[in-house]
Amino acid sequence: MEGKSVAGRIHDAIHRLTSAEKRAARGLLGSYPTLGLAPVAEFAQQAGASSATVLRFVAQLGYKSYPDFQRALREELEERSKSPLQRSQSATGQPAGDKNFLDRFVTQEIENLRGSASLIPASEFEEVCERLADTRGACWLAGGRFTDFVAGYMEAHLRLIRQGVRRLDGRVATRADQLIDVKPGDVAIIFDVRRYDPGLVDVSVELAARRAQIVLVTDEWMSPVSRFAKLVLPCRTDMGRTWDANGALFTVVEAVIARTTELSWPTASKRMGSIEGTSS
Amino acid sequence: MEGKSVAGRIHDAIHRLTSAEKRAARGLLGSYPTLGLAPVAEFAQQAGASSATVLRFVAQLGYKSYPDFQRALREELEERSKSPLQRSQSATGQPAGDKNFLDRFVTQEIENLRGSASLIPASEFEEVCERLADTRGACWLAGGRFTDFVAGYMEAHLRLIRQGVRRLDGRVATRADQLIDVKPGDVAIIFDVRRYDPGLVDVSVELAARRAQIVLVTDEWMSPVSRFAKLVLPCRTDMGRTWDANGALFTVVEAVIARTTELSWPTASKRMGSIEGTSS
DNA sequence: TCAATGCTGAAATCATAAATTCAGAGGGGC
DNA sequence: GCCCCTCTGAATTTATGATTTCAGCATTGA
Repeated sequence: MEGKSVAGRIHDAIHRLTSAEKRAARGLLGSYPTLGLAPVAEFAQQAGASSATVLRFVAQLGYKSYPDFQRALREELEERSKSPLQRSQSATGQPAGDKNFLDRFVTQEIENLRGSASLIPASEFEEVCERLADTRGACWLAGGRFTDFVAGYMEAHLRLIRQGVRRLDGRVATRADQLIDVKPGDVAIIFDVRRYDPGLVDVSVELAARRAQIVLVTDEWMSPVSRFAKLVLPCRTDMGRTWDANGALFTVVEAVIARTTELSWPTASKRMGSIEGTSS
Repeated sequence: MEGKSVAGRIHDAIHRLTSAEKRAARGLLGSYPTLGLAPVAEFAQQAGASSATVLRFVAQLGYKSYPDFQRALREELEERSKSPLQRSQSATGQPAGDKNFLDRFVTQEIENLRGSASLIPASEFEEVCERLADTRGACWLAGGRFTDFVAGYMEAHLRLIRQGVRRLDGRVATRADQLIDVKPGDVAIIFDVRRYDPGLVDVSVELAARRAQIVLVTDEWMSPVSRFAKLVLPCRTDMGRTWDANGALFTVVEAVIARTTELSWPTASKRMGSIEGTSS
């Protein structure tokens, strides 16, 4: 009873409802779930009933109050907009043991990429790249347990196109030493996805104290580091129940690298020329 | 101005928002449109800002009041569910006319992902995962200049689900020492994209001599390592003239990790439990 | 037709959410 | 490094929306 969808509850309860209450039910089903998100008065008017009736209707469905009912609708809506992979898996009941695994994974990842692109405002993306192409300050990178490799990948590329790139390694002990060199106006790129690394918050506090500008690359649930960040690039990582995937982070990083290279081509091309032929 | 979608207005306005207002904007984009349908206080809390800031943010978007803003969201939602073309997120927001850099990049990357999925036979993918789920032999990883970070990312995940994972670091000097431990039946995952790393061919020769089974992750032009490989996962990396992108490699690696984890769940879950701390 | 029952909505009340204010913090410029 | 100006969120006020009440109306059964 508790965990049922609102529409489900309506169907269960509809015979118990009085005729005016049924009007409310029909109204809601007719433009579901929007009408339920409106104020009671509007719901009532649209459904052709009084506010009091709508309230009684909502009570019949088992909700403690109208706001409580609205919360249920919102949660449902939120749930619905989540990953198709999750739903298809649980819907078919397949333990996903078949040969389509890669296809399904890739399909979901494509959704995440699209989602990320629309989550990131163009101006934000551009600002990040411009900031990176400006080589007056140094550029620091740090990541969490897994994202540290993405940070490393970015570092390796950034080193080709600009000077002053340094990575903060994961060992807490040495971080203090490294942070000593941070100057106001430096830029710091932090990678943090859930479960968020508390150490990165500490680092960010310190970076903020030293007036570095923090660029945060994170997931849709937003690392707490965002409080300190000047710029944020949120990426979709949700892959359904079990997994999060960082593919979108990686691609956004590649896009930043590509764009930054474009922006700093005069400088970068010389640099790359001189590094060329040097082995790693 | 009047008839614009809320998401569109956010993108238009984001550059003139103050930083706390941006947090509100990001919060809303992150769970769109649900968060905006919640009361101000909840919106504020979820987005990590104060109610006052959320109200100012809404005013910046050009709405007369918070209820006015919510009405707009509801109408949008209603509109979307009525329209026969159910097209998802990409429909929200921009007129899709002139595409910005990130959009173009992501679009291209999506092509690469699709291409990779069709380039890799399902049976090949499945065999790789089964081979990795079989923990009788050790598992070695090595990558090139940039792909080494992808190897590192994979190593970090594989360590969670199985024993005997080791990475060959890039220094030629120490490689011989590390390779001494390779036993027949071990599996080695090599990452190599163009410009191919000659060192990796050397490593592969040695690995082959020691009867290790080589899994090669490469690009569509095929690393020379493929001569020694038992299994190959080719990925599309082409981004047009200047760039290659390794996003597809990364995603294929994540798919392999996910599938391998599924296959070895009985073992892996215990391991992950004892290591504590699982997500990316 | 006349009770009896209980449904309904207008109006009154109450609660909660929105809007405003303002003191203090933080950031940017000189 | 200091000052000024803008931004921020806690506290307060205002407004709006949720809830309750109750008189009247409809329906049902005798």
